[in-house]
Amino acid sequence: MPDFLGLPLPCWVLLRLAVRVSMTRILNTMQTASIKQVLGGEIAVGSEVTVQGWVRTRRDSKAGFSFIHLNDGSTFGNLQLVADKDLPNYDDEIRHLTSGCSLTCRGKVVESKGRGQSVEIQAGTVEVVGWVEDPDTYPVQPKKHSFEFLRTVAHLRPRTNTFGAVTRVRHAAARAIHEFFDEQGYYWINTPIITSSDAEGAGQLFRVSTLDLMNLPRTDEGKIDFREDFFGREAFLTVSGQLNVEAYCLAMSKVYTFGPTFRAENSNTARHLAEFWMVEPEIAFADLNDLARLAEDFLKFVFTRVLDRCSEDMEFFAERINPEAIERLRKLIETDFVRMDYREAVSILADSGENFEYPAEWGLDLQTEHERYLTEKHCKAPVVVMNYPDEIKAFYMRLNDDGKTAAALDVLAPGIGEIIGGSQREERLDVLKRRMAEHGLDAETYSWYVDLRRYGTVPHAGFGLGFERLLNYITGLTNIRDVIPYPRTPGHAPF
RNA sequence: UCCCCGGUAGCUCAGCUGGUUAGAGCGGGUGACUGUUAAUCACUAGGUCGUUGGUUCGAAUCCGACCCGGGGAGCCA
Repeated sequence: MPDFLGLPLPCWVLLRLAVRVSMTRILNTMQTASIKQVLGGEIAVGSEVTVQGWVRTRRDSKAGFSFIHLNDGSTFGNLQLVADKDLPNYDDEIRHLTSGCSLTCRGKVVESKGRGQSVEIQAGTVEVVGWVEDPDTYPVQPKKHSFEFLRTVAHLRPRTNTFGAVTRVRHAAARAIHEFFDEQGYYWINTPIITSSDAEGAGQLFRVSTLDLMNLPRTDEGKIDFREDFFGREAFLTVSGQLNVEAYCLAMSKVYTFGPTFRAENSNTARHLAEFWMVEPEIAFADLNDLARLAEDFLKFVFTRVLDRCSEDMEFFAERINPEAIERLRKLIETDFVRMDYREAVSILADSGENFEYPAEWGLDLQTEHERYLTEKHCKAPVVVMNYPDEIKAFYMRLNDDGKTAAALDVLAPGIGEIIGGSQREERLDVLKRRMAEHGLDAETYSWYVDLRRYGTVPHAGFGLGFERLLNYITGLTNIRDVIPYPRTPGHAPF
């Protein structure tokens, strides 16, 4: 028996237990279920449930009932509600439901008398939560829409089959990425969005400033005085978390970043966004071969999980978007990646007898047509091209002993080309300093980065993967603007 | 940024060698019919033909400029 004078704690425990029990009972009587649960057979036939969602289609039968297909985003399929004409709001409301209306339906789970679904809901009550103001102009109609049009209604496109599926696959892929790294002992490092350094020494940056553009403070020489700015210096949105994550790598050993990245490049293509998400793992005590293995394991893990958890969505992509969508992922999972040196790749291309538009020769980067030949014709497998000419690679990539190549790699996938780019990092203080000088980088800005080579440096390596490009590969959608909720491109940032 | 293509009903498009009142399918409304499944059938409403100048008796149609969108290239993730 609890002693209410001396020991109040057991009383609290009992009270909280009692509350929890009663809450559970309330929830059980309400039985609000997701459509995924109902269609997945989690709700027993014969039991009462409440479902909520948005109408996809309505069909009436003069025999005295209407069929309503409802979707709540929880799964690809729609749940069929059967609404009888005896319902009090049948004539006034139910027969006027159109695509996009939101509703709450309480009813009984029954085995379907029709074909096409195993279970359906015999509606007991149908409460219209939100009408569509003007059904005539509601943009998301039950018909085929162009992706181009749907981009203009980005706030409504998640109500379509395609974008619902993209949303679930995007989530599943993100989750798989975190799982992969977590299971292997990596730490997720939240590198800064605002930065004062340009990670590549190239690329256009978005400026971050609170200065009054109409009245800029000036130095004596007439230049803009950034000492007056919010951070007391110039600041930008990050173009990569790599440099920052390297520091954590040289303490935590295995780390990764996964977050938004910004590029102000004026490139308007199906593969570029001004704001996109990037995955960047970094491993210590590792070389380029370790990195190649990581990239291969990583891709195979993520694809396996997505196929496993989003089978219905993937079947939809295979049916409507790209017939190869599932098969090419399966094939990639089963196939060993081919590794070859850049030098070897160039000679294969030179001897191929193919009539390439651009030449393949030492010192030039591989073109899309070259990448496709290597993966689709020559190797018929994903290819990791390694050790590129030093001149075409960034300052932080490790100079190989030959003095001519950098320890960089690209993972090329059949059907899309480059999907991952990475390198072993230059860990030698003197070499790094020399290369920074050659690239004209400000030693002071990067002094902290150089410090990492001064204090307990180790060989380390990492790669970058554009998350949306990965999603394009998974879904078969060819435009990067269709795999991110609100795409930002030059001249375009609505919503 | 460069090259190519496009902008006609809420959406997808036809019409474009200039010539009465600009069409179809889907979607919306009304009705018929059916345990229906992107149902079917009938009727019906709905358009400043991207904007703007020009050529012409006459422009959705031809020409110029501009705006917007798409594809490709470069760059990259």
